Amino acid sequence: MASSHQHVHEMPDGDRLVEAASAVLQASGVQWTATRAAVFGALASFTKPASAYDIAEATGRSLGRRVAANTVYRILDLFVAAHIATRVESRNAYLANAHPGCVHDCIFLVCDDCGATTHIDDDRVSASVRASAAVSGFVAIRPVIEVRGRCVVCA
Amino acid sequence: MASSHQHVHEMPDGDRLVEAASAVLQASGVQWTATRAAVFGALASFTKPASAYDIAEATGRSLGRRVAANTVYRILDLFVAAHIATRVESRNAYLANAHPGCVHDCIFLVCDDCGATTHIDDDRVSASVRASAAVSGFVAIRPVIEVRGRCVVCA
DNA sequence: GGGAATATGTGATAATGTATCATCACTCTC
DNA sequence: GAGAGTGATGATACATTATCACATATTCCC
Repeated sequence: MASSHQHVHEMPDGDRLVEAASAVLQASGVQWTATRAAVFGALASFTKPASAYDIAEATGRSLGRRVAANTVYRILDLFVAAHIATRVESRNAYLANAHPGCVHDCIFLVCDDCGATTHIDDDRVSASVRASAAVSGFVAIRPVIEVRGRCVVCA
Repeated sequence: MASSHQHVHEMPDGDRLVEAASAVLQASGVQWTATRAAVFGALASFTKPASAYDIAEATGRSLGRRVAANTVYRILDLFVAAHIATRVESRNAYLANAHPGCVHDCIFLVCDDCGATTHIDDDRVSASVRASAAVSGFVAIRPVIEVRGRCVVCA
């Protein structure tokens, strides 16, 4: 059973989370600017994967000025590269990483009914995916593992 | 090692493939029309995942008339539902299933360099993904397992 | 302060995906 | 064979997602 390999993270919330994200992003050699903070705040305010345009709108509201989509995309790319956010490929949407600084191959469980998306880490599973790729001589850089289905509530 | 669980399919090629796809689609209760045949042909003619618009253009060329994007989307949806094609989520693109009739949770190895995408089936890996989801009470319907990285050639 | 690097704004545009309604082809029934 | 019903496609508009080019602003560091 895989459960014994899943692990629990302490979940920094609110300011803690922002502080952690800020630190991680700066550690990657880029600035933690007001715009970026606002984008991260907007991103973190969503409970479900948010599209770049949703994030742009929310960020715009919080800053009191228009924030263009391309700005958001640029910033999200940074966030994803720094592992403080993740892109949910099968939804064209983004999620804040609830435990920045802790790098895993993410596994997302995406409910097709309500859209709720939970994030699990199971290093054994992701390792097996990487291993399976390696068999073909493929160099795995970023496994995308997302499970579409029904969450506990909607099932 | 996972390799022992991967398995090989016989690869129908050309007419064989089309014939098999036709049979599978009709078995799912819908018609195998000229347009659908042309879309499948166009799809199968690509060696890499093709966008719906690429497919629309190729289909249009082969039929000598314009084929609208929404038509292609409709047909691709049928194909995906019937498992004769698959959508590569992280690329917004489609691939013909080289062995229709054989249903698996697909694993795609997508080269970020050349775009070549290979398809492997490793039921043990996909089962572990499903099992890991089940631990959270999640009902897995469609696992999306795609590995981004470098193929053998580009590595 | 000033130059270099970084960050953001503006606007346009491309690429992807969906909705709606009309039309056509086929079948079934009477 | 006329009309009703169904499935397939066309046409068009529209919505969403993503990128590009270029100008301006900000920050860093000397």
